[in-house]
Order: sequence, then C-alpha cells, then structure tokens
Amino acid sequence: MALGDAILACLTERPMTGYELAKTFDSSIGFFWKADHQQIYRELSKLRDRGYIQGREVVQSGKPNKLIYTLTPEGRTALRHWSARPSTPPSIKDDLLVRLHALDSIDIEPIRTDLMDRLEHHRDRHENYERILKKRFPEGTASDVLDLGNLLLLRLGARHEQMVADFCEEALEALSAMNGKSTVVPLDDGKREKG
Amino acid sequence: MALGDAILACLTERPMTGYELAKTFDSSIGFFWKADHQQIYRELSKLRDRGYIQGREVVQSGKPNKLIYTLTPEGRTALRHWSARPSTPPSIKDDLLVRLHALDSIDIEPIRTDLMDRLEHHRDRHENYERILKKRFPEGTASDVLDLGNLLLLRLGARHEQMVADFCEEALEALSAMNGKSTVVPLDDGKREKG
DNA sequence: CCCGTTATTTACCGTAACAGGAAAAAGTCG
DNA sequence: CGACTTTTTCCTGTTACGGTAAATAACGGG
Repeated sequence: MALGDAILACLTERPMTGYELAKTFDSSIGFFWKADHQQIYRELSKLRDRGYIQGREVVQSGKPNKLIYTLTPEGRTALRHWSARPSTPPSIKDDLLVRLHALDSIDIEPIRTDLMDRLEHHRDRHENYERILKKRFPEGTASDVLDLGNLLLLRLGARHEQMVADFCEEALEALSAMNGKSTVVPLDDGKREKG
Repeated sequence: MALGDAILACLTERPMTGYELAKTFDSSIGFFWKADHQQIYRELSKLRDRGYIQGREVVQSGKPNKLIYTLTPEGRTALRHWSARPSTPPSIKDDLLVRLHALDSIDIEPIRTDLMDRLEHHRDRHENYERILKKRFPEGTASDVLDLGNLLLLRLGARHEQMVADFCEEALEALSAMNGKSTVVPLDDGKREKG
C-alpha cells in the first residue's frame, strides 16, 4: 500500500479532489512517483473504505460534482504508523541498465540515440528542479519542518537527475571511443513485425 | 515484460539454470533489479513458451535434475528488439521521499533512525561497488564492449549509492538543526494495534 | 538419528501496480 | 458545430510482488 500512503501524504497539505491529486501526481510529487488518474481514483475508494479519508461532495453547476477528500484522524495515524516503519530501499530498475549488462549482444546505435534522449530528459528535469529550488528556497534554507522536507526532496531530485545525466554523457563518450568494436550485425528483420 | 528481458540479458553471458539466475538476481544484476526465485521460474516458463529460451535437462544424482536454459536465436532477436526500443525513465519511488513530503505530519524520531539505517545500507553498497570496480577494472578502462557495459553499470551504481548516502547524512544534519520545531506529538496509540 | 542447510524446481494464494480504452456530464472557447 | 476542460467511474488486461509450501536427496552438526 505505497501509493495509498503517498496519497495520504499529499492530503496532509490540504484537502483535494481526485482530479487535483492526479494533477499533483503529475507535477510535484509526480517527479518521483507516477500514477494515472484511474489508479488514483481506485486508491481513493480503498482509502475511503478503510476510513482513512472522507469525501465531501461539492455540487457544481456546469461541471460534474466534485468530491473533496479530507484526511480523517484515522488516516493521519495510519500515515504516521506507516511512516514509523523502516523504509524499503528501492531498486533502480532502469531498462538502460539491463541493456548495458548485455551490451555486447545488442545493437549500439539504438542505445546511443536512447542515451541521447535520456540525457536531454534528465537535463530538463534537473533544470526544472533547480528552477523550483531557486524560486522556493533562494537562501537554500528552510524555516519550518514542512519546508525542510520539500527542500531536501528537491535537492535529492536535482542531484539524482544531474547524476544520471552525467552518466548518459559519459556512456556516450565511452561508446564513441569503443566505436567499431561491436560484434553484432544490425537488425533488419523487425521491420515487418508488429507494424 | 521487463523482468523477462532482464533474464534474457543474463542468459547472453552464459546458459544458466533458474537456480543460478535467482542467485545472479541476488548479486550482480540484482543490485538494481530484484526478483525472487518464484518470479524467476514463472518468467522462465513464459520465455520457454514463447520459444525465447530452451531448457536442457541435466540428470543429477543426489540433487534434483536441473534445467539449463539457453537463449534461442528467437530469444536473441527478441532481446535486441526490446533493446532497440527507447527506454522508459523510471521513477525513484522511495518511501523515504513520500515521508519527507509530509515531514510536518509524521514523527521525526523514526525517520531519523530510518535515515541512519539507510545511510549505513547505502554506504555498504557503495563500498561493495567500489570493491568490485577496483578488482575488475583496476585501470578504470574496459577492453571490449561487454566489459564496457559492466564498467558503466558499476560506476553508476557506485555513484548512486554515494549520492543517496550523502543525502541521508545531510538530511540527518538538517533534522538535528531543526530540532524541537516539530508540532507533532509522538504516537502512542499504536502499541495495541496489530501486535 | 533428527535437524538444518544446500541444491533445484514447482505449485498455489493473494494483492498491488501498470497500461490502456471508454464513457458519462455540462460547461467554455473558437 | 466540434474540441477541450473538469470530474468521476468502469472495464479488461498484464506485470510484478509477496508468502507459504511441497517435492527430492545429499551432506554436515549436535
């Protein structure tokens, strides 16, 4: 029940609707935790069934009525119980790493373009983190505990993206240096398969 | 089908039994990809059904007979097709980050001990990576493509662990500096719940 | 001799997560 | 009119994760 806890964590900031949560999971917390709206709504039903959150229906004209979810005291204690348990160190689980593990049995050209795409991707994210950091924490310090958490989060995100971006760059360089040493002939049998 | 591809990637090195694969997924590739033996065996059956791998039974006395799986040509091309597709940048998905996001609504003491455990954990892994690096690549260079992949892998792993370890350290310092500013009263209602 | 471990595979159970496609409803904007 | 936003819900899958457990037979300790 990790997604559920992530939702509870979001709701500590303020009550939200599923729609808002979906958007939150697309930006702020979504930088390191992905979930689409269907997943969110399903999880919200479960949390409501367990009494961890309470929905208040707000009648709207024009738009569908919305359900604003608030943490119940039970939800708060549940979150705190979960937070008091030791965290499980996650695996990296990046496709790229699996491919690198079998680098001599695959085609380098696609890997190269993939690395370039990833380089751009991680650089973008890094810039994004830095931008938010500069905006929210120009001093680089946090005043209260909530801010501290977010500052640390952003810093970790920034560093992580930087590190992966650097890695992509170095991998590309190393691949260029290794040029021509591949033993694999390029694929051409896949063109007719699966459209 | 990511686990399946990871298995195929392992089998490019040499034919292996499910048992060996399970151990591999516990050490080398398992540093960034977790899977228990049940998962491996289940995935192996699927791969065999699709014709990507072939099992050769080796009769043993004393021990149960083992099934040595070899990549078929179809398996090789399947792996190469998969490797030619763009990789999906994974999310970080660390419980710790979710907790930091709600740092003002949870208890800091458990987070602190958790951070200390994690610090030790990531330091251990970092040392492990460095040890392997020094042993396998004392020069810091790779001679062929296979070695290059593994060198890059190890380097990424080492840096990642180092980064996370540093992060834990800083987070602990920051929490100490923030000492006493927590607004949350410690939990004591959980003692009777769930054992 | 019982017990635990190693080696090796297989069988269940369940839940959680991920991926996608679809449909309501009623407003706004071009 | 059509496209888009807002908001929720339902569907069908697959993949992954987690635990429990059973075969089988050797080997080693107390």
